[in-house]
This record gives sequence, C-alpha cells and structure tokens, in this order.
Amino acid sequence: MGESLRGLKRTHYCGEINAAHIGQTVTVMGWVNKRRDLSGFVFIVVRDRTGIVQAVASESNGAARDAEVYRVAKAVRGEFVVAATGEVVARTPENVNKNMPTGEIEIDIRELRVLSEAEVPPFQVADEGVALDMRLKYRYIDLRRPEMQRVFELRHKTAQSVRGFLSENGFLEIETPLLINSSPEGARDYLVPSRTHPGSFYALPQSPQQMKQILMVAGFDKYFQLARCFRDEDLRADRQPEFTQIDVEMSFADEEDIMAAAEGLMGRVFKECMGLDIAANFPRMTWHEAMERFGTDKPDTRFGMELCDISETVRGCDFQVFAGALESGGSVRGVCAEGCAAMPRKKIDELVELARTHKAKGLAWITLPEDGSIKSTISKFFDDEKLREIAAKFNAKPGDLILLCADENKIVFDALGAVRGAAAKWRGIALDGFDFLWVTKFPLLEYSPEDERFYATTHPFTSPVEEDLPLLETDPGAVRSRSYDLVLNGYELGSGSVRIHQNELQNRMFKFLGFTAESAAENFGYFLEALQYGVPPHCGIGLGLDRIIMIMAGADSLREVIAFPKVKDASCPMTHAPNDVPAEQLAELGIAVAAPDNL
RNA sequence: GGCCCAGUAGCUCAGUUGGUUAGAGUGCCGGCCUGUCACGCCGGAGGUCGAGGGUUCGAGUCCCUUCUGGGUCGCCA
Repeated sequence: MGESLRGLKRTHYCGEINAAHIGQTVTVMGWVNKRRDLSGFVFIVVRDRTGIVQAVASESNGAARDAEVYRVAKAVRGEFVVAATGEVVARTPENVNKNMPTGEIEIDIRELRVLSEAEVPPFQVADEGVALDMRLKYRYIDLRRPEMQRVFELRHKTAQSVRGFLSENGFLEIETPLLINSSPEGARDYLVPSRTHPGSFYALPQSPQQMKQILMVAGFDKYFQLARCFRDEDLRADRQPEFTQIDVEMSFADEEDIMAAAEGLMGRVFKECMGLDIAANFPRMTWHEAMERFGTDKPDTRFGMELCDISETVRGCDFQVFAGALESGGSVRGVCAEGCAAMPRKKIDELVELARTHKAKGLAWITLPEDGSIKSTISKFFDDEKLREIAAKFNAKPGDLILLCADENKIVFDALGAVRGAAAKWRGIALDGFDFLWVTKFPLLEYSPEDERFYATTHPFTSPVEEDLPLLETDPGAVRSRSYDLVLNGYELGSGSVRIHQNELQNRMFKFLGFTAESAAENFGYFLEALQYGVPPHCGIGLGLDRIIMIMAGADSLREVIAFPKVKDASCPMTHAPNDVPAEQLAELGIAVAAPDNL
C-alpha cells in the first residue's frame, strides 16, 4: 500500500535537474523507470513527464535513516510511484552518463516514500515494438513512453498555436452543440436517443457545418473551434470515427481570404511547433489538373512520376484492351516508375494486384533496361519503334519502368494514382519535408449510378463556380464548385468552400438535388430559415487537427496521436466501448434491441 | 461486406519435408555482487502453440471452420 503525500511538495521535475542544482535538496516524484540493485547500493531511475533522473540509496554510512531508505529502495519495483528527497550531487567523471540529459548528477536519497505500489506491468515502458492491441488495452502504460509524452506535448503546442494565431487574427472561439439534428447526406451519423422524446434521436455532428454558417448569419464575422467530429464509417489508419477538426468560418470573404488565413495558420504552427519556416503561399492546382497529373485529388507532390495520357499515341492499335477502352470513352494512361526497370516480377505483380483492387483489369508495362534495350508485355501489338515513341511521351530513360492502364478515366486515375505511390515506395524515394498544396474547384456534383441521380460532392451549401451554372441543366457533372482542399504530403488535411449565401441559388441547388420544399424544410428547415434574415457572403474550412499532428510527428497512423483511439471495428480496447446497457436504461428510452441474429 | 497479412511463455520472436520432453531474448521471482546506468554472474518459475473440427501411427507445422488484431477496397456530404 502506498503512503500519502502528507505535505511533501515536489520541488523539481526529473528532467530539469542538472549540474546547476548541485548541493540543493530536491524532491522529485514519479514512476520507477528502473531499479538496479547492487550490493550496498540501489540505483533508482525516476521518470516523470519531463524525463528521468537517477537517485541512489546506499548502505554505506550506517545511519538509521540511511538504513530505512536502503530498505525501502530494495523493495521498490518497476512502475511504483515514489517521492524521493535528497541532495543533488555531482557524479565522478567516470560515472557520468553521457546518454542521459541528467547524467551529470544524481540524487543522494535522504527520504524515499512509496506513494503507490504497482503490479508487474504487462509490458515494459521501455519496450519497443509492442503489439498495437496490447498498447491500446493498457494505454495508460503505453502513454508513459517518452515518445508518446512528446506527441501529446506537440499536440498541446499545436492547439495553442492555432488558438494564438486565430485569436490574433480576429477569430472568435465559439462552441457549438454536440447534440444536433441528423442530416440526410454524407457519412452515417452517430445517433443519441432522446429520453424526453422517446423514438427521437439526436445526431453527433460530422462537422459543425450548419452551426458555423449560422454563426456567420449571427454576425460573429470570424469564428473558429477545435471541434470534435463524428462519423460512423469504417476506420483506416488515417480515419477515426471521432476526430478533431480546426473549424474556421469567415464572413465578407472569399477563397483568397480563407486560403491566406489557412496558410498563415499552418505557417505559425510549423514555426512554433516544429521550428520550421514553410512557404508563405502554397502551390495550387485544380482538381482536374491533380487528377490528370497524379491520378488523385490529394497528390503527394514530394516526388514526380506524373501520369501521362497516351491515348492519342495508341489510338487505332490492334491491342483490344487499349482499343476497347478508347472506344468506350476511356483513356490509356501510364506512369513512369523512375529507376524501377529492375523491379522483380513478383513486385510488379503486386502493383498489378494493387491496380486490380482499384478495379483496373490489369496493367501493361514497358521496361527500359540499363543496356538500352526495350521490353514489353505488349510487344506483340507494338513494335520497338512504337514502344520507344510511347516511352518518349514519358521522357523515360534507361532504367525506368512504364506501367500502363486502360479503362474509363476514373478507374485509370485511381489505379495509376495508387501504383505511382507504391512504385515510389519500392524505389525508396526519400520523402522528406512538408509539401503543402491547394486542390481547388472540385466537381460540385457526383453521379450515383445506383440511385441514378446526382449528389452534392461535399454538402449542398457549396457555391458553384458562377460561369459553370448554365451547365447545371445540361451537364451537371461538369459544374465546378468554389471549393479547396488543403493537401500535405498526400494526405487531405482539410477542405472548405465558399458557401451559397443567396436564397434563390440555394433553392435552385435543392431543387436540382431532388429536395422538395417540404423535404428541404424537414432536413434543413432552421438553416434555410436563417438564410432568409440577411446572410453575409462567407466561406470556411475544416482542417484535421489529428492528421496535422500525425504528419508533424512522423507517425503513420492517427492512433499514435490520439490519447484513447478506437480500433478497426470502432471499439475501444481499453474501455470496451461500446457496451450493452441495462434493459431499464433502454426501456426509459423506449428502445427495443433486436437479437443480433435478426439484425 | 470482399481481399491480403499476422496470432507460439507476461512481452518481442525463432521453430527445417509432419517425428523425442516446444526454444531464445527480455521481463518476473530468489541468491551473489560497494558505482551501476541495456549492470553482471548463478538458479528458478512461467506454454490450452488464438479456439473448434479433420487428415495421420504421430500436427505448433497440412486441410476446413471460427475468433482476434492489422492493412486495404467498398464506405468516408
């Protein structure tokens, strides 16, 4: 059993004690990182969030006090919580530990108090490579690891920078409710049953979209919030069901203003949290250009290997796969995997398999070995001269590998975008630095073949590009929106748009999307009503805080930067949420749960 | 929901074509050690080889089913 503090005060954090404290009596409190028991000496390494410091208990001078300290020191075990009071003493030169920031000194313990004993932990705090489910089940131990402590310091600093920058630039931090209405489009909502309205449900916000727009109607002019958002969809390494968004909206402003604000914000964050100066203005490209050049709307622009359209070069060929794709309105494109001519067949097969997961039927390829020859899987249909003509389109050099895909454009883009990334990874291209990019003017509408109708690509309040408006009736898929995504190193950091602030246009959009006056009112009634009382032109953006921190921290999963994340099936390994609730609780809510077999 | 990968000691892993009593490192427990710092040395405990079924004289190893975790496609306004 542990003892109480009984008035004992911590004087210093472990990591901050150094040679300047020699001669002072200090009290540190923390966890036993390591105990090394030698005959006559016990070394105890104490850890707190700032670092570690060595404390020593010796049997040497035989005083009663020392004997007690020695006895306690021998009894402590890993992860016990202790308070150690003692004099900071210099280590002799041969005993200095250069690998330890506090290695010049140690604490000569006068009093050692066990504040809490601990079971043997399931894994060691110092262990590396512990399996993820183990780490998450005992997250409180995992989070004791210095790397994790640094991540959450970084997270805190980032939040502080965001608040600092936006506050200084006139944005007000305003909280919006978590219990809101369910909305019909977009991701699945998490629902919360209402006790006072049995059979009715709140939804947790996927983002505070409508609330923040109403704040603009309310005249707050510039708003921000570090907003928790919820989406009941399947997880990915970079997707959690519950995440935090830097949510921003501003009035009397357009794309240029919000993009400048986001650039300034990221500049401040990277300066303050990473010590890095990033470019004041980020490159921009349209969605169309991003797809044509990289096959994705969130390209990693830290390397080239851009896509190339060779449809015209191969038009009229005998190769049925190419000819067929072109006849049905698709294209033949490829990516030049620089320096990948020596890629083993097995690895190429993996790329083909990758393309297949993106619905491509396969990949053709052309290799240009270092000896200057040219080989291809499609040499039956194309002579060397033609193959070299194709290679020339890619500016391919000896040592390169060209991967070709023919299909409808969407499939070609998806497949080659994925292949481009995988090839770069195989090649071991050093992906250093931080490449920000704006991708603008996404298609306003997306056609759903199943439902045989168009849906809003983002949400139905996004402004169309004015000059594209006449296309709404003739070619809806070609209408572009006044939208912008911020992309960093191939990750979508966030997206935003200029909103519709005119009622007539909003009604026209709703009508096009198949909302009747009644159904629009039912779903967005309060919002549409608000839009009738004087709406400033406004625009905004939501930036994924977790993703920003993940990239800054060099982590490959959001789980590394969220304290208590969910796993693949959206459950929490530590708390076991979600769980069953007592029948009475359900009854009170008027909810009957079907047996799992009947679901 | 589909596909791919993994599951062996508390933890991280090895385990050959199916063949004796399933190993290593680390952690844990005990002993020794007066300057360790990945302390060292000696000893010890610790296993439903994820679960179930099958093939076989014999299964950690092969087959089927299933569970768990990871990745990914669908999905993610």
